Amino acid sequence: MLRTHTCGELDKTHVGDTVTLCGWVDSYRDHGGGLFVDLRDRYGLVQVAFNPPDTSPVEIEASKQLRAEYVIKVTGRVAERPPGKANPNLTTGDIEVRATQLELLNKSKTPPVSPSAAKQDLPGEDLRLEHRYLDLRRPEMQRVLMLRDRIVKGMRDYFAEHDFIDVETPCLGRSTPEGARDYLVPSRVHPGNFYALPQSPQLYKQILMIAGYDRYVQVARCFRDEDLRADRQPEFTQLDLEMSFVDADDVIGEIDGLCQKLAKEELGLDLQLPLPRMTYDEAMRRFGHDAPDLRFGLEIIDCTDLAPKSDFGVFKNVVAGGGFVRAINVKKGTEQYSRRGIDGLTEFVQGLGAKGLAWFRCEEDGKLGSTIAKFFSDEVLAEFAERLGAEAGDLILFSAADWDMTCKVLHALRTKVGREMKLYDPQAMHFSWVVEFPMFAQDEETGHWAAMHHPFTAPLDEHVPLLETDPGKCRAKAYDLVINGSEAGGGTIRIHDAAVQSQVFSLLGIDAATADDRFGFLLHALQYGAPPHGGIALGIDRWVMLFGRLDSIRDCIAFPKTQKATDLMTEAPGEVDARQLKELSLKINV
RNA sequence: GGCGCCGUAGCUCAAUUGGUUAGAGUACUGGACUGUCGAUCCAGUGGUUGCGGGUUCGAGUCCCGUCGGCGUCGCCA
Repeated sequence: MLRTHTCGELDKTHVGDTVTLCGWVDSYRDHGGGLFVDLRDRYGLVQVAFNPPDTSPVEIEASKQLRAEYVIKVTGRVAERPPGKANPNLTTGDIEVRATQLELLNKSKTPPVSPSAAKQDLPGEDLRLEHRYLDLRRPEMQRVLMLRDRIVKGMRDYFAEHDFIDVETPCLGRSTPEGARDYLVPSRVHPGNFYALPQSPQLYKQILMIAGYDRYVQVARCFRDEDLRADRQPEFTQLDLEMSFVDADDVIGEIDGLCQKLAKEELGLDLQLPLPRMTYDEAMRRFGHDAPDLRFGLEIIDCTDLAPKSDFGVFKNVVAGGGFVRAINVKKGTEQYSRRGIDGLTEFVQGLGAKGLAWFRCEEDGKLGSTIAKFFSDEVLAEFAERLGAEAGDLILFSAADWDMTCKVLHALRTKVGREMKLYDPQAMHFSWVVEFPMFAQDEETGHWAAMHHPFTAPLDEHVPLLETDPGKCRAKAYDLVINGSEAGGGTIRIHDAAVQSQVFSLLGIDAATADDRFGFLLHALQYGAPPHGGIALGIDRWVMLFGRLDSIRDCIAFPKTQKATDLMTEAPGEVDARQLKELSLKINV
C-alpha cells in the first residue's frame, strides 16, 4: 500500500502519528510562505498544511505546483489545529496533516467537471456524463453509489437468510414477440438468426420452479428497447425472485419484511406490517392511477350522476355518451391558482389530450362560481358543493370524458397540484400494494384482448369462469409495490393449470402452434410436474432513486444512457467494421 | 413519432424593444502575501453565441431547418 491511512478516517486520536496519505487535490490555498491543500479520497477530506517549520522550503516550493485533481502522496505528522482554527464543516476539521514529504503521483488537466462544485454550479448533465470519471468523484455521487451497494447487499442478505438461492440466467435468450421491443444480438454461427437480451428472467425463473429450486433470487440486468423517461433506462437492474407452493399473500409478505428491514436500516423508519393494500379498481376510482402517491389525499370525487342535472352541454353530452364526470377538490386552491393559473392548468390537461378544463371556485358565501356557473341552477350547484365538500377558497377541477381519460387527467392534475401546493413532506416515504390487476386490456381499434401483465399470469380463482363470460372483468393474482407514487416492483402468481393456460392463450388469439413456437419449452416443462408458483421483481434503480430522494434514475447508475440511449462517455452505440458485419451475414440498410 | 424547455469564455450564468467593441463570477497564467478553509489583493489570457440558411441598415436576440441535452404524451406484456 502506498498509504497508511485514508483521508476521511483521521481525527484527534491520531495526533502525533506520522501518516502517509494518497488522494486528489480538492482545493489549494496558496499563502505565499506556505499553503494548504484539501486532500480528498473516497473516505473524506483532510487538510494538509505545507507550512514552515514542519515543511521544508523545497517541499513548499514543490507544493506550489499542485492544481485541482492532481494525485499526490503526502507524508506528515497529524497535529491538532491551532486554537480557533478548527473547521467544524469537516469531519476531520479538528486536525491537519503537517507535510514533510510530497510526491506527485499524477497531474490532471483542468477538469471540465469539478468534483468540489457547489450544487448551483453543477455543470450540465451532458458534460457530467461525458466526463463521468470526474462526476463520480463528487461526494453526492459517491453517497448514491454507496447507498445502492447497501440496498443490494441488504436485499441479498435478506433473501439468503430466507433460504433463497441465487441462480444466474442467460443474457443471450430467445426473442418473444410479447411486451417491450427486444434488444437483438445477431448470431454468427446461425446466419440470419438472433438472440434477444432479456426483458426480465421471467421464463427462466418459472423453469427453475419446475426444476424444484423453490426459492430463487437474482440481481438481474434487464433490457427494453423503448423510449426513455426520468425513471426509465434501456438497461436496468431487477431484484428478481420466484417461489413455489405460494399464493400472492406469501410473496407480498416476503417483500413486506424486506421493506421493513431496508426502511429501518436506510431511512430510520419503522414500517407497520402488513403494508397497506388496495385493489387496482379502488386505486383507479380514488386516484386515477395504478400506482397512486399516498403521501397526500386529494382524492377523486365522482359527480357523473349529478352532471346531467345541469344545462352544461359538455357534462350532459359526456354522460349521455357513457362517459364520466369526476373531480378533485383542491382545498384553498384559489390562493395558489388565479385565473391565469387555471389557464395554465387548462393548457396542461390539453397537452394530455383533454378537450378542456371545467372548474369551480368556492366563494366566501360557500357558493360555487365559474364561467360555467350560469348553466347550473342554485339547487344543483348546492348539490355539487355538498358532494365535493366545497368550502370557501376551494378550487374544483373537473374531468369529463371516458373513464380512461378522466383517470389520466385527474391523476396528472392531482400529482401536479400535490407537488406545487406542497401537500406532502418531500422527505416522507409511503409504501403500499396495489393488487388484483385486470387480466386483460382490450385494444380499442381491433377489439382484441391483450395480457396486461404477461400471458402466464393466473386469474383470481373465483374469476376463472369470467375467462369465458366477461374477460374484461377478470382480475389477476397480480401485485405491484408502490413507493411514493412510483412502481417499485411488480409480480404475479403464474398459471400452473394447463386448461386455464390454453383458455388464456385462446383468448389472446394465440393458437396452439403459435404458443408452441414462442414458448414451447415452458409449455413442455409445465407438463412435467409444475408446482404452483409466483414471484416478483423489484426495480433496484428506482429503489435507490426513492431511498436517495433523487429526481433522475441516471443519478442512481454509475454509467447511464441519455434519452436517445447513447453513452456520452464511450459514444456507444457505434459503427462496426465491414468485416464484423460480413461474419454476421448482416447488411446495413440506412 | 408528437408537444415543450434549453444550447453564449474550460465551467456556471448575464446581455433592456433587434442597436456601440458580447460582460460577470469561477477556473487558468503571472505577481504579492506566514494560518487559510468559497483565502485575499493586483494584472493578464480566454468567444465560429451548437451548426446551416433566412428576414433586416443591423441578429446572441426574430423566422425556418438541423444536431445535441432534458421533460412529457404515445410506447414501456
